[in-house]
Amino acid sequence: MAGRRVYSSNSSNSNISVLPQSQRVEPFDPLFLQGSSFLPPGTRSMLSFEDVHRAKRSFFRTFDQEENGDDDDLDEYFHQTEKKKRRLTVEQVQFLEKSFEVENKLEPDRKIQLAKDLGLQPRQVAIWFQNRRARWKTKQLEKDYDALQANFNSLKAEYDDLLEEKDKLKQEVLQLTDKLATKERDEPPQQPVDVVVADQTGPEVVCKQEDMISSSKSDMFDPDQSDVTQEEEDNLSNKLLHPAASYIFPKLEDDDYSDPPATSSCSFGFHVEDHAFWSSAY
DNA sequence: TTGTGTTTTATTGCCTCC
DNA sequence: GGAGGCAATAAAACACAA
Repeated sequence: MAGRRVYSSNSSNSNISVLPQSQRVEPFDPLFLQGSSFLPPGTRSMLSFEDVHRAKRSFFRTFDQEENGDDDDLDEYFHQTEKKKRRLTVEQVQFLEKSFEVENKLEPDRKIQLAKDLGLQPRQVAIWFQNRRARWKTKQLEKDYDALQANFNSLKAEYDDLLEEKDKLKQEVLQLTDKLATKERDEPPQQPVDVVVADQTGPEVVCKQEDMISSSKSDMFDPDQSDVTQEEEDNLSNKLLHPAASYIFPKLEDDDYSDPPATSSCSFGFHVEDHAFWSSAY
């Protein structure tokens, strides 16, 4: 991007305040009265029909109704004119900027007053405000975009942290499950032990371990009649002895989160709300 | 000096509102 | 139907590097 342009305060079209009213260039003078020559030296040698047409339309839109003069005079003007853009002076722009800060819309009275104060055509003032509003809108959009971007980045960071935490917890659960399984295998309980599961807010839930086992095992496990090997039996026992692990984290391995079995005879300390949370969270 | 990118001023066409 | 607003665009003015 090129550096920001600096207006020249002594530019040729500086016709406000700096000069007394009598010496100021009339708004249309630079446009239409460039000396007596038809086309000043160093300018375009030809004006297309479209140029004239456009300039004419512009001219009519420029003047307020009461400012419009004789059409023949206008034609004369336009046969002698050249379209030339005039930059506003620093003073004019500052004045307009201040006015814009006060109110970015332009009522007719204000437009006329500003035009008078600045030695511009009302139409020029209107155009300046229009363009200024467009610039303001663009800047505003950029600001909004930046704000949204920042918001997104923050949420993304938060999300990433949660993912990381989830992975850690997942690993922890797997380790604990493994440890428990090993322990159970090495030291099988002499007598059935009640497993007490409780959380901080709800009543404790007591599950007989035999219940936990029997519900899954009863219809398939008969030591006398079984033809499964010892190894298979151990694996089966490990799985069946700790249904909690697979219930609480149903399918963590494949990240396919589903509801825990609501109909289980043992809820493992989860309240109804917990189930609801579970369902909604995934 | 010239080519190029940016900014500003102005035009055009369409839309809305009164 | 005219005035005024806006989006898109043209074109002049300008800055700056090569």
